[in-house]
Amino acid sequence: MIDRDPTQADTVRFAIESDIFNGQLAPGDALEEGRLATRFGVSRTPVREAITQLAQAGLITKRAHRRAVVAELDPSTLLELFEALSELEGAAAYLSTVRMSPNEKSELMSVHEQAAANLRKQGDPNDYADLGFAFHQIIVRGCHNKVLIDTTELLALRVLPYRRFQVVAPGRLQRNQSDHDAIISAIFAGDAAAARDQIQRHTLEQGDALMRFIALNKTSHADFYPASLTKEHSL
Amino acid sequence: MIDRDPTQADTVRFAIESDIFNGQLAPGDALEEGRLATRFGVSRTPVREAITQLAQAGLITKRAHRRAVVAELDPSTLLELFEALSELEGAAAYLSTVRMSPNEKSELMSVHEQAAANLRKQGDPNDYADLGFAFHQIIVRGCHNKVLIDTTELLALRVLPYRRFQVVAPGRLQRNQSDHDAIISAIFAGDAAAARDQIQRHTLEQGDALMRFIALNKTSHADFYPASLTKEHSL
DNA sequence: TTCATAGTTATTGCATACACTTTGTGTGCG
DNA sequence: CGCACACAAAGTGTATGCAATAACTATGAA
Repeated sequence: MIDRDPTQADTVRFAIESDIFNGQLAPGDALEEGRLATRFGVSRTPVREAITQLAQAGLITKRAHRRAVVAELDPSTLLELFEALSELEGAAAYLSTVRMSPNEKSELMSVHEQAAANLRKQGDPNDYADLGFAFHQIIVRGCHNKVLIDTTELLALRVLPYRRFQVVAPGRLQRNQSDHDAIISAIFAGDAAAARDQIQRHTLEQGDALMRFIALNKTSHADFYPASLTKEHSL
Repeated sequence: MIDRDPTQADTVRFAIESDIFNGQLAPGDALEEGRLATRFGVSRTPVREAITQLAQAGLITKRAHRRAVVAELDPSTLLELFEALSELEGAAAYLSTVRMSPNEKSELMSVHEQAAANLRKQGDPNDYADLGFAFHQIIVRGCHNKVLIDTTELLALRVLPYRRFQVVAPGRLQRNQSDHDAIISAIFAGDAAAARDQIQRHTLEQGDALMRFIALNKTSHADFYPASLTKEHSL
């Protein structure tokens, strides 16, 4: 679906995607075709196409004659998502251990060390989250299997609107970093099976932690997506 | 995307899907919106929507201003597809070994025995292929993780237009059946790790066999998709 | 008050129209 | 005879209009 001549539908789709990932559109928010059309200065047709694509990707929920809504993940679906994601990342890590180029490995190590430095200096947790995301991404892409990469990243995208909760959980960062330590050791030792097990367990625990956090703060996201962001900017 | 009130786009999408899986639309065939619209008695709008969805699912390739074509899988992509699929089916089998209900297990066994009977009696190979498909499907669905199931079945769907080649390969059926024997033994023994390894290796080999077969008969599918089917019925 | 309900408004699904891009064809030139 | 260019035909992307459906509002009953 990538093209050097992006159509208007593509433009709209990317814009909605970033809104979702930035949190300007929160899970449960309604996407109304007409308003989006006027907002982007196009007709409803390309907007509809963008929504159709996002719905197929699982980022948006859509039923006939009902307005489209940013996908809401109930706890059980979230659990399933992380379970599936852990298997996919595990498979990718297994393959990556063998297939990653020296450049990719050194880039992985670099990102990992940047994250360690951020942690030591008590840097911006958002930066640390970005580095963690990059860490996973490098491993996944290191498997050099486009189908597996795309499949994995699609699932990762679906939980992305919820991952913002993760950063603030206390003590998570150190735990995350030591998990990454174990993963990177396995990869550099060439122990593919260990790499698979480590990243799988790690991703499953990330999911668990996220779910616990959401369960504790089940105020329907209102605390994290203030009305000023969700309502005014969401059209 | 399932709905009790199917929209016209849904109807068209299902129709195109079956055409692809029946072989009436072969990989590489062009899908022209106008003709499809008149064929189904609707306007181009719902047809476009159906095509957009199928493109997002990977069954159709689409670039801006160029007509959509049924996805063609080059050998390397086919290999990647089977590699990813083998990991996903392996993960599902691992979970299914623990999670399948007694009913699901007995149904799995029933399908397996029907396949064995078909093989003994030299029954219709197409029936055998269907039973093999059901075998995999029962295992995948047995993991009770909707996300994982959907992800796995989507990849399985993408190779489906090519699986028809598989049946005719000589000696494949017996090999397939003994593979299934090993898989079902592991599942009934409760050995999840073995089930994962068995089905993963099995699926990888299926992919290899398919690729070898295609490589041997690389007459651009013409022998398998006669013009009478692809050209006349494809509009 | 809370809940249900009818009527109104708003929004979606689809059809149609049109501009722009691509594709197919033919004609002239080398 | 092959190739390039121009022209013609076809097809895609988008805008707009309309009917059908859902969402909203207000009104009345419990």
